[in-house]
Amino acid sequence: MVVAGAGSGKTRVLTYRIAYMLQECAIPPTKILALTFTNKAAKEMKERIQKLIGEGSSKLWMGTFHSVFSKILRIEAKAIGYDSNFSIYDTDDSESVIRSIIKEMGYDPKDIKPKTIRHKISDAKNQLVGPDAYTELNQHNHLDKITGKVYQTYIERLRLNNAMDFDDLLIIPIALFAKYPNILEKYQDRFEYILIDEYQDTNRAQYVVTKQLAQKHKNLCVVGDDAQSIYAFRGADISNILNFKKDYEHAVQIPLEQNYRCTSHILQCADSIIKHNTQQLEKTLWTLNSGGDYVTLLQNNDERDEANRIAMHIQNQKYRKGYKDNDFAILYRTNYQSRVFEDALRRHGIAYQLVGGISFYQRAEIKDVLAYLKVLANPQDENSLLRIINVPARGIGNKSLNDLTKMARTEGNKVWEIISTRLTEAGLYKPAEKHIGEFVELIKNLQNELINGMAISEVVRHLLEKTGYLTHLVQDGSQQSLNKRDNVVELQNAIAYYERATKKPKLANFLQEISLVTDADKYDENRPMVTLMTVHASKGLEFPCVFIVGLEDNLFPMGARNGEEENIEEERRLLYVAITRAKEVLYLSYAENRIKYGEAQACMRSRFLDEIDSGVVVTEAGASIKQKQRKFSNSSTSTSNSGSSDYQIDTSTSQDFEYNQDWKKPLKTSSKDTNGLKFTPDATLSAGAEAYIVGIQVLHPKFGPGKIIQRGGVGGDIKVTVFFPKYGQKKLLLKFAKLQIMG
DNA sequence: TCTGAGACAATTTTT
DNA sequence: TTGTCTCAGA
Repeated sequence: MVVAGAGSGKTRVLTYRIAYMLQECAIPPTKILALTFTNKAAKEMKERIQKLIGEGSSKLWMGTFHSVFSKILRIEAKAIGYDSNFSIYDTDDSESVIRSIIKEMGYDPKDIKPKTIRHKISDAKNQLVGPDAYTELNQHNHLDKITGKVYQTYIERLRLNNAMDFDDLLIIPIALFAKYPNILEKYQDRFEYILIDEYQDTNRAQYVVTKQLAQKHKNLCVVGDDAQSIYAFRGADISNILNFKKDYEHAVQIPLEQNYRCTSHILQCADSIIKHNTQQLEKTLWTLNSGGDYVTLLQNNDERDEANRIAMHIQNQKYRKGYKDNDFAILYRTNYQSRVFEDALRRHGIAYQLVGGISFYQRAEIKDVLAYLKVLANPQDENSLLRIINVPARGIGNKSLNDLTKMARTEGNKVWEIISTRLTEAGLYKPAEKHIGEFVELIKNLQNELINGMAISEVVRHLLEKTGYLTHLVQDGSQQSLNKRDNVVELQNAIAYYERATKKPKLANFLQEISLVTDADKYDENRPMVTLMTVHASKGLEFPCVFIVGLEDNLFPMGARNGEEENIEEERRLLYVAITRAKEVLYLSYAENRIKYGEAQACMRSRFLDEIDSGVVVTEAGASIKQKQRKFSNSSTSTSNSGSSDYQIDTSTSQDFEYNQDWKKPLKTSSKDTNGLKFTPDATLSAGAEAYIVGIQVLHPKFGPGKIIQRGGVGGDIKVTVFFPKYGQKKLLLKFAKLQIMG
């Protein structure tokens, strides 16, 4: 077990170990299995190994847990009563199956929320708790009792549909291996050497399946960092890494504690936060990198202010340090925060790439086409069948479909079996029956084309033509519908690409591949663009300059109000991950107001900010947060604090003044912009309101001399934030404050 | 079967 | 504020 701190070269350890095994130990590549959590990580590792040893690496089994085990499951499908064409259901698919089960059981999905039930079932699966055990364990709670029943039916239904959900891809192999020792042994011998990346993120199921495979040859190498465990919400069990030495008594533990990535200030900032966690392996990260810039804390009025200010800091850093756009990342806790940043960056003319959010493959139009394809590959897939049987509308209504599913349920049969072999027995409304007949014909024809070896892309073209799906999409002529059409074309491109890149293209394999990718895999570090992504998506990446935004209680940490310490610890690790993405420059930012659910809400700054070693953080005005009350000295204007490891810093640094100079320039922002960085002459004020600009020295009747460090609001509501050496930072309304300009 | 109006969540994080 | 779902009426 390699316990590798952030930035200590974790991936490098794995890749070099594999290269060493292949080249120095002459271990055949087919004997090695390397497991990661994301496709991104797998891809990166593959590329790195290829660089080290060339083509010999192509026979390695390397991929995510989910993709590797779904490959095994396709090979061994027969043994567990599945067809090798099984469908993979994503969370939406699972939820819709669960919804229909809830309805069938006579409950209202408004009371019994499919989402909640899905969560509970998924948790249970990841803990390897089956429906019987679940029911036994949860006798008392009404909702849990229902969950137990739904759980049972859900499993049966998926099996009937010849489908697996994400969790099944991990737990069905466990059952398979337990039931068939010969199959287990085959894979134990095949994968004599197992390596696992990000071991701290394994859940119970992954832990067990690893143990099964490693049991015989006992050659297992895991790499992880307990401080970076951020997937507990998905069942990741941090004790897997904490207890590794107990589980594998001969294991050697190797700590990697030197960080090669971050400056010491950034590392110190990260360390001062993670220190507050109680559950962790003892280790101290250190670095030879010198102090570097101080971490800057940005305080903002609201989220628009935050976005604008960060856009300006990006431009400023580009100017000062010669950074390029792809040297920056803006990291946030939730995807919905991306929107304001997109707006701001666009207005400032900064190119950006958005990673994550609603995945391409989750869009309704894509899921429709994919549902058609799933039905072609696996007509038993009832969820997909019902999704598209009347899309575009072809005169098959709910009544007919309800009758059909009811009939299928009572017979324990499949809808497809009924409509494809003995449709008339259902006794449906005649026009509907006719339309269903035509639909079955359509599907069968397309299936035949596939069987006869027609290219998938060609079949898809026929499918779209014959169903008229594209014309149906663009019917209303709106921009949205045109986008949708483009998305479908994009999907066709993806299929064509798959066909070109694969020796023996197979529809089921294509479907598997895409159901296990996410948009996060699309991130390209070489595109000259600022990166916008969630903190989760940023794991494993690094950027010279990082902005961590929305550091407010109830946002980051999220769920702070419950005060559940365990959750808070995970949030803290999450922030730790975010901070350690930064190589040279780090900004932490929060807003005092934020629009949530379309309503402005006052926010408290994140409790984590108070945990940071105040010696490494400065406010935007350049003041150490430790010395807010300290005497404000504006005499020093020359030195930069780069390279200094001294905590006692000048309160007015060149860093700060340069920003402010920048702000004096009028901005090319839209008139909707109310953050006040644009100067509006105002009649109700004494002449010269526009003279009160950021960076200027002023005199207040009570607080004495100070410096304007921020300006906001318009018209009669112009507010300025002034830093007074004796009283600290004050927010003042310009029209009341009686500020005199000094000098 | 289709449409539009109104109701009503939703914002964690991902394979 | 946004998107999704449901229901009534055409």
